[in-house]
Amino acid sequence: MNIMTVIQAGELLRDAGLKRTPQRAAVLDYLARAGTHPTADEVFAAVNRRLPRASRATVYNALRALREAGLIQEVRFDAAVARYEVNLMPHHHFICRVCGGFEDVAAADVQPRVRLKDGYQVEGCELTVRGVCATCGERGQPRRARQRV
Amino acid sequence: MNIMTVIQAGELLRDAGLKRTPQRAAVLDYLARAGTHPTADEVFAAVNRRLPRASRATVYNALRALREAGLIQEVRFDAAVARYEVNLMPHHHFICRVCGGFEDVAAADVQPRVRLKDGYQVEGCELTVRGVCATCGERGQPRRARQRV
DNA sequence: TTATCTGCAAACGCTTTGCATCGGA
DNA sequence: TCCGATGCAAAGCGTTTGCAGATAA
Repeated sequence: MNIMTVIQAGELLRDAGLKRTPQRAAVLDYLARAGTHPTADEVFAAVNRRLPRASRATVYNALRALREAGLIQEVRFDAAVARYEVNLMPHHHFICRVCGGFEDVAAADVQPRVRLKDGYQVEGCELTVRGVCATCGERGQPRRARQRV
Repeated sequence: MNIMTVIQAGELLRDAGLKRTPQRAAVLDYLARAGTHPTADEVFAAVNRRLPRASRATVYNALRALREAGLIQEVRFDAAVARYEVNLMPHHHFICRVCGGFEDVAAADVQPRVRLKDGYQVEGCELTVRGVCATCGERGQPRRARQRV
């Protein structure tokens, strides 16, 4: 899913027991269209463009509410800053050692077989794959580090 | 490895091109003995117990130097706070949904098969397994959340 | 001897919170 | 109407940095 209509956003919010405010809808809509892993500040910038009176605190509050409702996911990769993405199909992440860029990896492309001690129940797993992306592999060193998305 | 002698710590530091200071040795020694995933603050508390004049800044500096030297590893799991562990055998992590505790999972118990797009080189991967640990599974709900280690 | 590290304090960046007001249901 | 969300500002927390003095090599 790459497009989330305003109506869909409203339904998702209502189903999650959250009020449908323009700010929350804007956050959800932006994340759904982004296709990247925006930071809270990037979400704020986008939301603020559409709703100039929207504040950082509101965006942070909205991100938390959406996360707790299970509508979006928080990823941290290496850094302290949180990044967000809508909950679509289960997937994993690839981080390029050279340019630092992030990419999604479809869960279908990964088959982790996990054996834990007796009594441990596995409910899911997240894989972070590290390596070098095709672009960086071609030219050896990137002219400049790719923007982390 | 669960024991790191002061001599070993000194060798590791020297091999990494770092000066062997009592503070750094204390950080390394504590992490090697810990068997958990201490936060910077927990490392500071432990180091400060042995070296009462050691400061937080020094511990943070030491943790960064050791990380950049590849002697220790930083893990973040979900949270903003960084946690540290010595670089031993490659391994993954298990996080209990109920008590929030972390545990190591030997890499041998995981066989991730990753297929990426052409040109992508995989250098390694970190798996975070989520579920319920044996203790929490037995008693349904924990009396109190286990300390995250 | 000298580059490096320590310790202190202050700054920094990201995130949360208190509170009065506003607005969706 | 009324509970919950917004917006502002200020605080909180983990971490980094500047700098003078100390120290390992």
